[in-house]
Amino acid sequence: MGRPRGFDEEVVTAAAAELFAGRAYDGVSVDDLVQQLGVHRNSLYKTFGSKRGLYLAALRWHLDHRLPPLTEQLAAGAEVADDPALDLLLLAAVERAPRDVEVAALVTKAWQELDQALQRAPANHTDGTRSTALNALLGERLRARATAATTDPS
Amino acid sequence: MGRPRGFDEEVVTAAAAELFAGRAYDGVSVDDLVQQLGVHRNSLYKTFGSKRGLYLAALRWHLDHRLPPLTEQLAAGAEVADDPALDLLLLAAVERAPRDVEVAALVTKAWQELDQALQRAPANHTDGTRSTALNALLGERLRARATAATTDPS
DNA sequence: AACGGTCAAGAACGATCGTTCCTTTTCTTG
DNA sequence: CAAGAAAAGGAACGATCGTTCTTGACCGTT
Repeated sequence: MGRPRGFDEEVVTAAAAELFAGRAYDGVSVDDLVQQLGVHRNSLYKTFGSKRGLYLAALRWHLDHRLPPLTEQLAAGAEVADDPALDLLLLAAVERAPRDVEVAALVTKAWQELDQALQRAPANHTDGTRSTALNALLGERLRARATAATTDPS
Repeated sequence: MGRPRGFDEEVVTAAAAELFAGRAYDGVSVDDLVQQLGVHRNSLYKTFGSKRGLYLAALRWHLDHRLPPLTEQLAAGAEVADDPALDLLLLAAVERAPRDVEVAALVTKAWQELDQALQRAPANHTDGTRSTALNALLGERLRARATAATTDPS
């Protein structure tokens, strides 16, 4: 069946997720992806179809593999505002969701899961119907990210 | 002293702020700005120096003119999550501040003001040292924006 | 060992990016 | 009413964007 591919699709997807978590979608070029992921253009387009396809795959992977452990921490009452695991979701929500229906759907689904995890958190049992706990968490991470990342080399 | 300029600098700055509130910085091209603001390229570059200069001017204008009325509403205990007045600040915080020190400084200043306004809000007098009220507000607007703007023609 | 299909390597595509230059028009000023 | 300065108009710059094409190397199959 021809030559086998020389890269692990999941590893590449995870690396792409990390890149997209650092800068905005338009701020990550295909050249950046090719260089950082170590995968040739052709292979990226053959595997993911387009830059958007790779982005969606990365977002889905992130939601499937990075969010579950986070929800566990949240349900256990841990503090996670320093964890950059929410960054890709933040960027997706703010700058992609308004322009991409699929991204919006994924973001909404992620929030439902995070919300449920926070409902189970010990500190928030008294919370009402509104998910203010998640809102506060998102805001907290938003501020941490904006103020801290000014000088870091990502 | 030559021909007077045919546009109001403040009007243009406000319009630019609205554009940058809708899409990410890299998603707004100079062509978009020229077309939407009705000002010629040369005039934009003469007045603001660069695209980033116009962005910074727009952000500053937004912080000076759109945020004060918002802080008043907040201090009065009003609900403002449906108000898109926070959108430019959200985008600036998430995608520009990590890459631009001046943006980060402006965003930090804006948060200080919003925070103080919320400390004065009647519903949040019991709040502790942490500014969870502002965090919750930011998260709330974040979610509202992501879920609502999927089909709107901005 | 020869085939056939997949991958890797890299050049190249048109389009668009932010920015600059040149020319023409319009206004203020003496 | 000239003279000069600044704005408008628009083409053009090199660089980079996402995407595709062409060529040759590789490997599983018969």
